Amino acid sequence: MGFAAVCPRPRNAAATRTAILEAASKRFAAESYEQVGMRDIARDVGVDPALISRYFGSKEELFRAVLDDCDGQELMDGDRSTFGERMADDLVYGPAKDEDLAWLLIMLKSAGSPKAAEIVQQLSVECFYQPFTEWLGGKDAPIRARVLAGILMGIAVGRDLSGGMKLSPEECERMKALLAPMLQELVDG
Amino acid sequence: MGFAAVCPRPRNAAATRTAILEAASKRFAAESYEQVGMRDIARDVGVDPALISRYFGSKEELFRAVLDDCDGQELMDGDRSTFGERMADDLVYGPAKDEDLAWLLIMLKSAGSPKAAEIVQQLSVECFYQPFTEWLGGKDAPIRARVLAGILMGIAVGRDLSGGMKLSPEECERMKALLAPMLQELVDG
DNA sequence: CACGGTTGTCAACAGGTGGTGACATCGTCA
DNA sequence: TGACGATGTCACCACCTGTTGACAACCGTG
Repeated sequence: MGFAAVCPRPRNAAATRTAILEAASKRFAAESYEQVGMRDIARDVGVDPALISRYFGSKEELFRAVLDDCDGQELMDGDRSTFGERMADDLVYGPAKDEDLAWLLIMLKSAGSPKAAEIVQQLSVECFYQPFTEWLGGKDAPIRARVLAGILMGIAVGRDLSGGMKLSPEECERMKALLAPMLQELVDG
Repeated sequence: MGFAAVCPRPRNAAATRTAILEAASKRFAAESYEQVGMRDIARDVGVDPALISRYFGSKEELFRAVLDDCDGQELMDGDRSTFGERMADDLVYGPAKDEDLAWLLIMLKSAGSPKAAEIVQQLSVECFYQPFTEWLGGKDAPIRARVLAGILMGIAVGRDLSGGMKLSPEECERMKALLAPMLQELVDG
């Protein structure tokens, strides 16, 4: 981002590749698949759009690479018994803390794009749902995983959309208090 | 939808207008704002794309008109005490029953589109959240409304996306059994 | 019938998209 | 140094999008 203006980017293919992946990940987590343009990502990295096509072949393959790259591991890091608390905090006080939710946000924002949705369908199970389900364990784990993922996505999107209905700090705490036990109960089974 | 091939559509401005609104509503509920093209809607109605621009001025204004047209009333129809059951059923066995969720789905699918999101932010409060909050009533109604709307959206999008993880009929019932009391509890407060 | 307004169609445009091949520039190794 | 592969840039293409103005068909009214 303006980096290219300072110095012409060291000729390092691997670094550039991961920089592209990182920028793309952020973009795809914030906007829908079609909304994100190659030119946007290229500008973020400080590189020519053509380079992205060269490295990844096409926008679809770039998207696939992004999804391949980030598993949902962040969700499962940390203490199980505080999952509800942590996630409720992320959801209420995001989007500053949205790195944890990258996978979910990307899935979410790309729901309305046939191409992207198909790719997500292909990858989400083995890269996200399956590990998450195993991590959950216990009775009806697959169902609880789906419900949990759904709730996290839904509250996140609700936060984006209801900008006209800002919550006071006190209400934020109330919302956290409402969400945390709900999520925790789903983890505990 | 092939209708134009059969007969050249009666010259009735009002009917055509509402037909366009209806088709647009369905499209916007199924795909994201950018993904839906004027030409798609026009084809659905059996009309020339130019006519839509003529009637509504622009795609943005069409979107606004769609949102103006459909309030979230369907959610609030029916017995309060069976809300959880009803919605859980809609969510698990959709998208056949998604008419009830039109507002939510449109909000959801357009989350990744700056233009559409702005419009949603403008309209969602007075057209959706406010009436829904009043209908809910009780303690922390605004928060419960947001959480409820979020969950409904999230589970709906989860269903779209996890196509690779189909649930058995029995699992569907389990999911319903998991969701229904959760939603009902949020309604009851 | 002829006129005028309404309803709809057609062709076209400007802008933006992802993708491609030719070219420039750097680092490295003989 | 000179040459070669790797890395990145540029101009450009075909395609698609929303939108517009000129045109055609229809209907009710005089």
